[in-house]
Amino acid sequence: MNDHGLSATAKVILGLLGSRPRSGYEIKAAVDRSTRYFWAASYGQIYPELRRLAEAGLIEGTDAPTGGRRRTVYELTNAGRHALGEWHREPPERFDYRDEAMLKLFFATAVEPAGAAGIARQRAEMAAETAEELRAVEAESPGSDQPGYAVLRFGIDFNEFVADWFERQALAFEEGVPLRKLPRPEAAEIEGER
Amino acid sequence: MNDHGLSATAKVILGLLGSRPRSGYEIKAAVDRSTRYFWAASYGQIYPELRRLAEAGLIEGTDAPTGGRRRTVYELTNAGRHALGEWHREPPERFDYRDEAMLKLFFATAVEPAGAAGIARQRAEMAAETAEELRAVEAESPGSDQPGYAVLRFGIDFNEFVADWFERQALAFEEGVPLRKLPRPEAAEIEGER
DNA sequence: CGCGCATATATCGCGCTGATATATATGGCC
DNA sequence: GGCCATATATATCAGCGCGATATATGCGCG
Repeated sequence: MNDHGLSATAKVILGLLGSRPRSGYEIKAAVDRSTRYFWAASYGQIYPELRRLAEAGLIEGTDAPTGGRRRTVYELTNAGRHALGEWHREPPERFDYRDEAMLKLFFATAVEPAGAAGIARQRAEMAAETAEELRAVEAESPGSDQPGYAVLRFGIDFNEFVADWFERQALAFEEGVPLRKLPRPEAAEIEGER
Repeated sequence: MNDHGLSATAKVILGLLGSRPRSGYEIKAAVDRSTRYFWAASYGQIYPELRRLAEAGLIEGTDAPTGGRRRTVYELTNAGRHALGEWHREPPERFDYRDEAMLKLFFATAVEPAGAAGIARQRAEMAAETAEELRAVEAESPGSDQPGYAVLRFGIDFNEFVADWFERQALAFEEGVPLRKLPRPEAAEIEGER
């Protein structure tokens, strides 16, 4: 395995410090403003990870108090910039997808067949709302084609895809698929996958 | 918060026991064969969770050894079937999405602008392969329209969408977006989101 | 002056993953 | 009969991640 030893949180920290020095608080704020939808991070991970990265020599912290409030600003060391470049060049991509609506749909036949359409429609509405929010964000941002903008565009396109897919699925359920006559879920478990 | 107190693992366990009694091992096998792509579970959660659910009275375990090997088969109690129904009727849906390729894309301008197209293309190929695998699974399964099959269909459609999106993005990067002239990532952080 | 909000750091419990360990059972092969 | 691979079955552990909470101070506003 190509183990560079970077945790998920470490990756987003190094990436953000790649453009400029930041405090832990600023990192969290930047994540919430930008990568949140596809790469989240919490204080509970950020602060311990900053300490670990500093100990490993990938970043360096400088005291930069604001009046009487203590504050540490971190920046990349040369080793850190190198590690960031290494990671960026590596091929294998982590990818996680977890969707509760899908799980409910999967169990619908055994639990409450009549509920399937409602579940699908609810999920469609949620996705449509998220797409709407992101479109509003896009409208007030300096539209361009750089990668930083592309990820916002993906959020919109993806949520529209999901909304459309579940809406069509809801219609299919409503238009009389004879659920009672179909095999129960265990028969539908995906076969193969040696 | 509508807290029914069910962990992610508890949901898939109750759902699977909804169709028939199973051992911990069988639950894990069923997950790997079916819900894995949108709702995973590991032994490290399944066995402790089975104990917790039994203690809470939602499931009941029966010793069912095979020869000299001990084995416990669990089934839903009435309370468990009720809890499953409750959960299934609840509206708020958990949804997580984490994509490392997207993170790399987001940092591409600051780290290695020339790599953006390659990252996008690699992700497109990965998604295309996954879609291919799922299509193979579909081909040998008893195609129908019940919810259990719908989730397999989603896997295919979703991965095709992703492959298409990243492929188009790769082309856009290649066809001369002047990356060096565009604002650096921090300027591209998504604004708004009070 | 007091209030609310932003800045800043820290901590805790719990859930979850992935790997590893330990057995026994089964079936095929020579 | 002996051997090996694979399947069945359960358990455990370190480390990462998440959400919530606690505790300050700084700053602007009325």
